[in-house]
Amino acid sequence: MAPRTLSRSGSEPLWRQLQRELLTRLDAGEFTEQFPGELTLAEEYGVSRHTVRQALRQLRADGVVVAERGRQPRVAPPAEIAQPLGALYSLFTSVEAAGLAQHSIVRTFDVRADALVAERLDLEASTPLVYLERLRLAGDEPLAMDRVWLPADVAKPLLQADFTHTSLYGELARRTGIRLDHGREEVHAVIPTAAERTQLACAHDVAAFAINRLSHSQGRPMEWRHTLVRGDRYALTAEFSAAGYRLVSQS
Amino acid sequence: MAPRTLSRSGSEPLWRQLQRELLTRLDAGEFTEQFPGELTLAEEYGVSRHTVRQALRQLRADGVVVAERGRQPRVAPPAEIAQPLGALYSLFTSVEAAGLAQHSIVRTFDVRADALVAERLDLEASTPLVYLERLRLAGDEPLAMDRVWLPADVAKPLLQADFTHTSLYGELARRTGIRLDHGREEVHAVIPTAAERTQLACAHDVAAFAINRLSHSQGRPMEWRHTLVRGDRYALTAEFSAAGYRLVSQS
DNA sequence: CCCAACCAAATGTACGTACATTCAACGTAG
DNA sequence: CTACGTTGAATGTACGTACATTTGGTTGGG
Repeated sequence: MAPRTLSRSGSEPLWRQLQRELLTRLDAGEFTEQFPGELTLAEEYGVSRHTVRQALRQLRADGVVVAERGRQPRVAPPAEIAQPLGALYSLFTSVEAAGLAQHSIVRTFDVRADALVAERLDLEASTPLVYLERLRLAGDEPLAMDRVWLPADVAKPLLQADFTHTSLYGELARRTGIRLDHGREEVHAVIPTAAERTQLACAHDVAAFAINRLSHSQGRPMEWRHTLVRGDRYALTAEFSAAGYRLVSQS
Repeated sequence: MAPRTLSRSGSEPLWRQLQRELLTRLDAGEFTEQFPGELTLAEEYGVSRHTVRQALRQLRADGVVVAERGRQPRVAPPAEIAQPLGALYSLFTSVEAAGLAQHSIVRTFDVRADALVAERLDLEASTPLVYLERLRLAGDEPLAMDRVWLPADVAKPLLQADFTHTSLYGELARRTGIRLDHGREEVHAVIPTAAERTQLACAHDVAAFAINRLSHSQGRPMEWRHTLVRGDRYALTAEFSAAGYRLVSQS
């Protein structure tokens, strides 16, 4: 193991230099499978274990690396199954929390081009897109109409899947390895059109949430989603404190 | 300074015991004005400075206490002007970001009792409540109808304030010292009633957000709020990533 | 062949020391 | 009375040591 050097004369603390070093090497994919232990790092960089621990402290707190007594330290596991965050996730988990079974009716599932959506995904207008339109049911009652577009070049393996019961993000991760890691969504309050009311089987005096979501995977726009959720029995619930704002699944 | 003792035989680490101790004493309001230094604490509890630093690490990261080189350590300053988090805050800041001036028309401002609200605030049904009803304008156009109830015993000083231009949370902090530190809100999509449409001066085909919020101050329910926001031009916007979910103010 | 005991490895806890760095307050010189 | 330098206090950085605790593999006995 070639000893590596840190600048001892500079003003930057040793532990911070080491922290940057480790993050750089992590980004380079250097520690797959196994992450070196504290003593190993201390020897490799010629610093004390105390300094190594200081450098690792934040990485461990952030979950970048995992360390436990007696265990081989590892770099953060496959980084959770791309836990879908956001209003949609909150809504659907709240339905599950209420004890209602969920399933979907796949109304359309094909490859097509859509100039408007392509633009939002930062693609050429004629780029083929996998398009999935589902009516989502909670219990036996329609809950939402969900439309998703993904670039066909990477999402084509999805066409084999049956989305009656499985989740899009789960299949996406399993069949293509893609995990959506960042996104932005807008939540609007709207009055459904007559056609939408029919699809959702709701009364004429019911409003709805219209949610637009653009998700990225490693910087590339990967999913455009439009969801219309019945507003009569489902609400967004959130808790906030000094620690921040968090959507919660209510019962 | 009477030396205090920590259990050295128990399984709980010393630094964690010390951390709990300090939090307890903080809650008891013991360290207003000045927080003891690391060496002081080390001597007082008979532990090493290293252990004290470990105990203080999280408190400092959380901003509970502030420490800087050379400075007298202090307990967290007045803790920002109770930054109002949540959907409402997001909506109103997005309006400001759009360059529109905001002001309110105070429609009702008195002390009254309300059994339903009192129950939500965990009070007796006949408890007097300060009630403030405002029509909030962005530019010169109605944006939202805002109703707030607070326990009169603590909120009475608010009655002197003019809420045409000032914010409730700012006045609450200034006049009573109360800062709302925790809360929960529900966001519903609804169709406004005819009366509400008139108040908000919006068309008949416009939906709205109905937001209920219950806020606490130091564990005590302190504010019940009901806000109806026009849904035709205002939306919730959020970003999400591995780091979490955050409402943003769009332009 | 299986299971238990042991051992090596790794992190967690806790002590000690030394020096650097920063800030505020005090005192002195001008 | 002001400006500057000194000094004390506090945290930051970095080193060292020792032992406890947990885990997983290895080894040896039944």
